[in-house]
Amino acid sequence: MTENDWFAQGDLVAVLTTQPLDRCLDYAAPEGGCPTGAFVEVPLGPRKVLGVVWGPGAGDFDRAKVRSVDRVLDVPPMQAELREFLSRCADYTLTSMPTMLRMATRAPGLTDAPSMRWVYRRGEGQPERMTDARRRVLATLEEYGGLAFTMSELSATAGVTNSVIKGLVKQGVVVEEATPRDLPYPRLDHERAGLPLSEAQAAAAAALRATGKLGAYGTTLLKGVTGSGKTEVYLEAVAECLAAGRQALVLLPEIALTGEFLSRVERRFGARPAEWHSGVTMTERRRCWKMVAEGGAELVVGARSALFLPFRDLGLIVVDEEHDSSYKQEDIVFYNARDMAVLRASLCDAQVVLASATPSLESWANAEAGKYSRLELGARFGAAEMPDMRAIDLRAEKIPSGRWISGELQRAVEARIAQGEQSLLFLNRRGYAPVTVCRACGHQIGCDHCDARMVEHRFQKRLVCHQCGETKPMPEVCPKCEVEGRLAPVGPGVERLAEEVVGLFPEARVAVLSSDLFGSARALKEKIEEIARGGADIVIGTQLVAKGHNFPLLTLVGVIDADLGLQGTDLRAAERTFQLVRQVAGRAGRTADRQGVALLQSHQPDHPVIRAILSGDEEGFWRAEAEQRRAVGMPPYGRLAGIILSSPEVAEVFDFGNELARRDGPLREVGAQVFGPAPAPIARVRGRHRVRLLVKAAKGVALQGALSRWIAQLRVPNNLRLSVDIDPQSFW
DNA sequence: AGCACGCCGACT
DNA sequence: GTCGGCGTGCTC
Repeated sequence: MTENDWFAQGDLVAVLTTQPLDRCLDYAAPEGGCPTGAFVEVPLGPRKVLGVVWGPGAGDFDRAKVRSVDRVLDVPPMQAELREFLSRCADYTLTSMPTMLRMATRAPGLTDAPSMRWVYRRGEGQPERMTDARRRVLATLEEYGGLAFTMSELSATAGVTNSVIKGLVKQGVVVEEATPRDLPYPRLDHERAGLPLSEAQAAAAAALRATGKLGAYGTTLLKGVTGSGKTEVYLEAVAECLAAGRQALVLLPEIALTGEFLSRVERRFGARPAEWHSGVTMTERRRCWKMVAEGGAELVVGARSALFLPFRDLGLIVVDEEHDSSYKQEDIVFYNARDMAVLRASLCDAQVVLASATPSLESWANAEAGKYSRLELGARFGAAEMPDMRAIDLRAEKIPSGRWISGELQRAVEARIAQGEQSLLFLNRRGYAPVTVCRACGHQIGCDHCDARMVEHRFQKRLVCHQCGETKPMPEVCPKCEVEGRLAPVGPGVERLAEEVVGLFPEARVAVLSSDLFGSARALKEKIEEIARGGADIVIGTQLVAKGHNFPLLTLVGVIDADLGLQGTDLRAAERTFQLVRQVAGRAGRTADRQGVALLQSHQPDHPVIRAILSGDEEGFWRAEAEQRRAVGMPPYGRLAGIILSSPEVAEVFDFGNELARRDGPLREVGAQVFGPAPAPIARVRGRHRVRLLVKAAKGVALQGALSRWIAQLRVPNNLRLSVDIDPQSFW
């Protein structure tokens, strides 16, 4: 792909549109011409659609029918690097190019004319008659120097109505000006001093800074236990990147974490960076997209989709908590942002920092193989130790039915309360009880649209399907045998655990942290901050609490069911349990002067994963896990792809799946095997039946090509949906 | 994705 | 006859 060639008016150009066509269409370049990469609006049938000039036209279409590009949008052309990235990403994930382009243009109002807004600043002279309200307006304008205000900002700050300001404008005392709505983000001061670093941090920071100077591609796995100060270290890499005049991107796995991160950036660089995630307003998204393209945004903090922003000169991508499963998008488009970050960086000579306390096995293996360099932050910052970790053998404990807290854990919590310290009880299950069963007939209440069991949520007084979100009121009588009053909750959720906690520790202040109990990310963040200040004695939480929140008063973590993630046939069950429980345990004792304790309740304390967690022998765990995967040819030592079929008709999904499995010729050519079709564990979601096929191949085979040829053999029926999931995270 | 075209069953 | 169901195919 050549760098932005210019096309003169009337030249044939190939335009990639966001419409689901499987190729580019030829158009005539508009008046004034356009470069390769230009964002354009083109006529398509009766409509106008967004597109990008992808290169010279193919010329294989009746010249008389070729229409002309309507107009070139007022945004910088898409650079060759991003075009190449989209195309490589499409090939890798078997996603269509229009879908890739849609991901790269998910900014509202891109096609709108650059909009202006009115702002107000101090003009000349004094008003003819001075009033209190007028005085407040002028005082506000003067207080903030030459700063311009919008009407609503100014009226709110000065405490006056619009008419006061308009009156002053009429006299010229306040002036009204039009400015572009999308303003550059404030400059970040990379020369400001950061927080004092420990010796280990300083060494790691220096190493990262050195890689940033190279202006070349490279990936570093930055490994450090919770509390070791990874953020401060990679912010040094950001500083180096900004000093080199290039842009930086920090990906976070969860929106709830951005608030705290933004404040840290502000403390480090004196201003807040651009933000890109689903919680950002439409106006702000457009501003972010445009400023990233124009260079008016130096640093972007965002979710995985920020990877598709039109950076002008991207020099660094940080993937924080790189092991987090939310980097893997598994709907409509299937991609892993961690892997795509490495791909994009390799195309634009950028550095990647993968930061985690508990790296994914993939990243660990890449570091072992020498593809990634590795930096380790051993000790916790401020000398706080990893907690003392012990298992509580549930086989030896007699816990009454309907209760989940062992005597040992109860005594440990009591001791913390007595000392004015916090305890965290971790249970990765939302709601009150995962199952509601009829004691008369044994029926379990399920969802009408899915094959999932409905979870009782007692705060909402409803049953909720965790698959499709469907809710219904708790029935009085069994829907099957119609016997009244025999429906009973089975198993614990955090709400039920909270009930037990209140019973055991009636004097304690209890807080429950579960994503469904908060209406907004903001409410959740406030609760977290309140807890951090000591607003609770006992915190009960789902995996939400594992993700980077800081609770300084917390010295005890109790894992209610350490075995929970170990059941099932999932390849990554061990890896995920290891990561999650270690992350949660890392919440305890983050301060220098308190020794934290983590107690893991388990029915199988001798399980290799539980033992690895307790011993703290991470390297040993990774090595054993890697060996096991290598032996069975599983990732990262082999390749997998999932095919997900769904349809309202059960027979159709199975027939199609079986037909695919039968015609495995193109797969056998590359030595790949197909398994299935198998129904999903929850075989029906939102009224659609789902089955899955799994393709397994050796590392290094051209899997994508074989998959395309394989699928192309059959025509996908109308109401059947087929998705390909390369490198699936979960499979059955 | 839209939208037109066209081929069949149910009605005025 | 013709209204409207949605399967099929086209858009430069």
